[in-house]
Amino acid sequence: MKKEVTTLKKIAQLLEVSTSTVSRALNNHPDISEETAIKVKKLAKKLNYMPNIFAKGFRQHRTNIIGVIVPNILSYFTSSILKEILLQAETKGYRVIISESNNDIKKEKEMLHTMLQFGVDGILMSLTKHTVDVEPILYALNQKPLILFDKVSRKVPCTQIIINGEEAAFNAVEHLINIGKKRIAILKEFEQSYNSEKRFQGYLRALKTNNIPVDEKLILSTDDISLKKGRRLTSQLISLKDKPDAIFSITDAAAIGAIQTLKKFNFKIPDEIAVIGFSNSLSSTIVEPKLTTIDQPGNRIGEMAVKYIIEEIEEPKENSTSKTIEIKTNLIIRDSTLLSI
Amino acid sequence: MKKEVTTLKKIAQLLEVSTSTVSRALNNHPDISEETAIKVKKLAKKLNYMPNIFAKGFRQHRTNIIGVIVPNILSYFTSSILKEILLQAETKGYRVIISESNNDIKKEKEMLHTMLQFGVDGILMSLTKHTVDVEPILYALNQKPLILFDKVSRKVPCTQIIINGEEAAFNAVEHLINIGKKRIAILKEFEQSYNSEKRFQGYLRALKTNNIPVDEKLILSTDDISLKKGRRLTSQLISLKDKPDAIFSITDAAAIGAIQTLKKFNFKIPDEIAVIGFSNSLSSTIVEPKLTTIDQPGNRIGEMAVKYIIEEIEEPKENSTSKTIEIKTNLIIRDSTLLSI
DNA sequence: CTGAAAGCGCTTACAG
DNA sequence: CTGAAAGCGCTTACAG
Repeated sequence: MKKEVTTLKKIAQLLEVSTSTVSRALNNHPDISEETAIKVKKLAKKLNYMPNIFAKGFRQHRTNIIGVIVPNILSYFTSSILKEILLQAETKGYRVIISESNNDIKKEKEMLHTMLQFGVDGILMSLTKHTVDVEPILYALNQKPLILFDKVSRKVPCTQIIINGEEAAFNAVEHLINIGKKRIAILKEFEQSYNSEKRFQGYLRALKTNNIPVDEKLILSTDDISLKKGRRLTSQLISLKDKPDAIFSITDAAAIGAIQTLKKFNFKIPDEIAVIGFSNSLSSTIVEPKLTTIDQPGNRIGEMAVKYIIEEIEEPKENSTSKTIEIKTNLIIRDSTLLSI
Repeated sequence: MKKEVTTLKKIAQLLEVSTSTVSRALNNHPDISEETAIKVKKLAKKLNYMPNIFAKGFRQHRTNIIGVIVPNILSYFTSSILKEILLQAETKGYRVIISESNNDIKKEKEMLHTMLQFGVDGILMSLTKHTVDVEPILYALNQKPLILFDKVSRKVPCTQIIINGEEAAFNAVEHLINIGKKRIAILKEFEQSYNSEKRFQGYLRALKTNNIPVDEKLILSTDDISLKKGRRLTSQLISLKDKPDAIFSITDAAAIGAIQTLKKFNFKIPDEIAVIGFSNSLSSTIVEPKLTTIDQPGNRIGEMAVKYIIEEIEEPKENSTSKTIEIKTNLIIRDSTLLSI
């Protein structure tokens, strides 16, 4: 079945030169005479020569593989980041190995280990929402370039690519205030989720800036901010004596759940209760009313992640300069906050 | 930065045995005395030994990497297949390299080439919708085990994992007939898309079986069956003198577009016009009315793809036994075909 | 400008 | 049961 494979040695024999010469010719080494170089390249092409990447990687201690670990590949936002990672890595001559931790910290740790064992040149990683022990990550960082994106942790001293979550939330909540809303609820995550916390900070700052008192009863947390939880938390909110007049959810999914529940109980959206989500998912334009939300450019995140990891791979610095790159988001105003008047 | 790495040689020196012995001990070779084996393993563990996979792969002509090429990673269905591929491959000790062809046949060909060059052990592949020239695929198949899934081609003599598209479409259309529909339109793809064609066959068979005449005006094709096209084609349909009383779309996206247009022009769904989609996407439960659709179990496809590719990798057969595995789908009936009476 | 030789870390046929 | 040695395909410091 397998076809005879062309090696440097074979080319060398046919041309009656040494393998060193062939190797150098193919790698554009300056010492080689143009004549030889052309001759070698021609034959290599004719024989459909493909370097054995494993021999090469093994020899050079480089694999040209970037490892990526994400919590959940099914998320549209994650897919859009991965799409760009694949594209950028490919154009720069890197291959990408993807692993999914499924929000399981044990799996996350194992994957980190196999990535290292596998000899990837660098690692891009988005943490599970339960990751608190960063020891395994520090260990990996000690061996290879490593960058965190989207779901990050301050406890890891490495380059981090994130969105401007605090500011985005601030803008979203201020938008609600601008359309006259005063009792703004927030649906957020329960755990020490970095992203959730950032967005919550933005929420608090927007209220403060506009002299709106914080009402604890309007701050709801859950450990899994899904569509179903959005429904459930919204049921809680509308059974309050003092109902909210707006809901800011830190995910689109929960925001859509909120809309479903509000409609079920015949609340007018946005006149009685406005809703804002986060991430501009596909479904945000399909739900009715269309959801106002924050667009997070996954492609920019992917692009930056690849750019910086390759930089760190190709120019390793002694004193790790760990920067934080903030990607700008965009508030997209749709019917769920567009007053009909 | 990089930590000192443990090699076989180092373990051998510390234990004053040969590297051969260490290698054999670690690989559970039967010849090694239990005493030695234990001693070696203990030290290896203590030193956190990780075999250099590249040396190993290089030596054994095996990489334990499966290459996957998909047209578009952003599709939820594709992601769900990938999710399972990652999971299954990992549990069986394989790593996965993913590439995205972006429905570009030139890129698809390049990717196939780099996968081979990279030395993957096997390739899983879902074709672009423009792939007609299968030469590059035949070439790859000649070198490595290769399996097609979801978007396949009969022209490639290899194992193929598909859903029962013809039957699924047949059931969907028959369901429409059962609720009393007689003028059933189909939105399908223009090009020689294998999946589209299968579903169209199912549509035709259902009509025929139920003695419903085929009306060419109800058969609409497009080269990109998206939400927008769903809207546009539906506008066409409702401007017919003889309007349809049901629409079967071969994608959920176009079905949702259809619903949006029907609602805009105040058609009652499903009473006046019923709608069925295909693939049970996330949005199919968010659109109103909720969309009747066909659930394609992406996980089953992923599972089978990994199972068979590993089989072919580990037990290469001379005469390639190319089977076709059909995964059963499921019609999910929701409001878009549930008559209110 | 070119070649001979060493070596990357591992496995394995051969010998004992 | 263990070891010495060869070799996987490539690159590169060294020599000329």
